[in-house]
Amino acid sequence: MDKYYTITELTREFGVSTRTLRFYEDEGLIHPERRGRTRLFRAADRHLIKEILRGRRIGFTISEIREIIQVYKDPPGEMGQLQLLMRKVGEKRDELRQKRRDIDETLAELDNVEEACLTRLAEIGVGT
Amino acid sequence: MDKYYTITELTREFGVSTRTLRFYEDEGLIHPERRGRTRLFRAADRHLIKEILRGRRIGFTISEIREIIQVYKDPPGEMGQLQLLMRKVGEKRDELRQKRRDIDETLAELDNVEEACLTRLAEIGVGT
DNA sequence: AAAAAAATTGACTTTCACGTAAAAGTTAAT
DNA sequence: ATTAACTTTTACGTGAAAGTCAATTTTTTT
Repeated sequence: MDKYYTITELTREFGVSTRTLRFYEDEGLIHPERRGRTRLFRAADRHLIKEILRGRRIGFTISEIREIIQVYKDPPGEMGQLQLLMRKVGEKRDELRQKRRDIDETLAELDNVEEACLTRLAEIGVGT
Repeated sequence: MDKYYTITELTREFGVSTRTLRFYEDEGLIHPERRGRTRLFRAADRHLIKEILRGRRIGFTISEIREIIQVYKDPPGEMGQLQLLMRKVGEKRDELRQKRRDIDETLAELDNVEEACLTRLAEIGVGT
C-alpha cells in the first residue's frame, strides 16, 4: 500500500507552490497517479521533484531537466541520438565546471565584502 | 590617454549583444563615458562587465549584482545597513555553497548518464 | 448530511533579461 | 562625398517559470 503524498505535503516539504508542481506535471517532468482527479504522489515523484529543484537551483531550464530525466527512463536507442546526447553531456560538464569556478571566485569576493563591512563597523563603533 | 573600448569590441570579447550592455547601463551597473552620444568603455567598465557576467552565470539577478557592486563603490555608512548587508552576505554564502553541492551531485549524475550511453553504444556496436 | 478544508482546472498576469525593429545620427575608409 | 559600418534612442515583443484569481469539484471533519 506504499505511502503516498498529497500535493500540499510536498509543497511544504520543498517550499514550492501547488502551481509549481502542477506546472512540472504539465511539462511532463512528473506523472503522479490519480484517485479521481486528485493527484497522488509516490516516493518516485518525490525523488524526481528533488532532482528537478536541484536542477533549477543551478540554472537548468525545464527542458534541460526533462532531457536528463528522460535518459534514465529511456536512453536513446539510435546511434546519432546517443552521440548527440554525449556531446551535450560534455558541454554541460564544462558549463558546470565553469560555474563552480565562478562560485569559488564569488565566495572569495564575499569574504572581501564582509571584511570591508567589519572594518567599517569598527570605524563606526569607535566613534560612538 | 588610457585605452578605451567601443561597445562592439566588448560585445565580441564577451559574446553578448549591444542591447545587453546598454541594458546594464540602464540598470545602473556600468557608467561608460560619452563622446557625444557614443559610449566609451574604459578598463574599469570592462572589468565590471566581467563581474556582471560571472554573477549572471551563477544565477544572480541584476539587482543582486547591483548590490554587490555598490558595496565596493560605497560601503554603507549606517550601522543598520551594514548589519543588513552582512546578513545578506551570509545568506549568499550559504546559497552558493548549496549550489556547489548541487553542481557536484549533478556532475556525478552526468558521469552516470555518460556511462549509460557508452554501455548502450557498445550494445549497438556489437550488433552491427 | 452539512460545513469546512483542500484540490482541480483554466485563464490571465507578472517578472526577468534581454530581443527586435525602426528611424536617425556618427565615424572611418575609399 | 559617398558608402559602409557602427551607434544611438524609443518602444514594443518574447520566452521561461511560475503567480494569481475564480469557479468548481473532492475530500475530510464534525
